[in-house]
Amino acid sequence: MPNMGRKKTQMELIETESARHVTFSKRRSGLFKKASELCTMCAVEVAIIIFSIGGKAFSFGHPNVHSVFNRLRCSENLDASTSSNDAAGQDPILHDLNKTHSDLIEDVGL
Amino acid sequence: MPNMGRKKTQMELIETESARHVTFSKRRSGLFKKASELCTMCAVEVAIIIFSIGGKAFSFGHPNVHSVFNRLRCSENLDASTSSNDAAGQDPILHDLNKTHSDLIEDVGL
DNA sequence: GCCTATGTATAATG
DNA sequence: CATTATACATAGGC
Repeated sequence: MPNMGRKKTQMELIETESARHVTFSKRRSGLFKKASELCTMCAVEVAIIIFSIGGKAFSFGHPNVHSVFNRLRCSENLDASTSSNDAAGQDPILHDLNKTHSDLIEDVGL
Repeated sequence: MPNMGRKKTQMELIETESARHVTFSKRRSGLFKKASELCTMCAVEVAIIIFSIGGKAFSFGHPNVHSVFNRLRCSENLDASTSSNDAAGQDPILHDLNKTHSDLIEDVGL
């Protein structure tokens, strides 16, 4: 059928909650994949933490999140930063990190 | 003239140092861009830390790296409120989780 | 760094 | 969640 494929997406907040959640899931996987590729190709250490609107925490780390963040605290040599607004405050649960694994495992098909 | 464009890249460590550095720079920007798009479209908080081989730290954060990092530590403390005053780098669950995560990625060959 | 051909990520569908 | 068309990222070359 016609009208499939990707349309140009407006770079702004996705209002519809369901659509936003779908996009979040897809792009989060994509981001983690890109990060893992960067680790493999360039032998670097990477840590990514994402807090969703609902306050759930998703993480990616190579070799692991803590070692990278601890290393940052020691050197404290920040380079870039991007900011804007937003600052909701909910307390995420550690167990939600398991969801990150489940997603990865499913995507990978293991 | 001919032979331009992108060839399919093997997903492995780039041996040539100069080439690896170029790829690192390009992909790092791409990763940060993806992250900022994710923040804009889905209103989430993201923190990324990258340590290059040379030990230099690159970071991306929305609203900033430290707030996201602290939020993670806060959630960990809430989850493991047994004892200890320094949960960072000591939480067995998160550590094990990310170890598994890394192993999974390596097994897959990403 | 900029440019262009080509591979990849992904918005809409099914 | 699988597909597919298409926007986007990016390897190789200047």
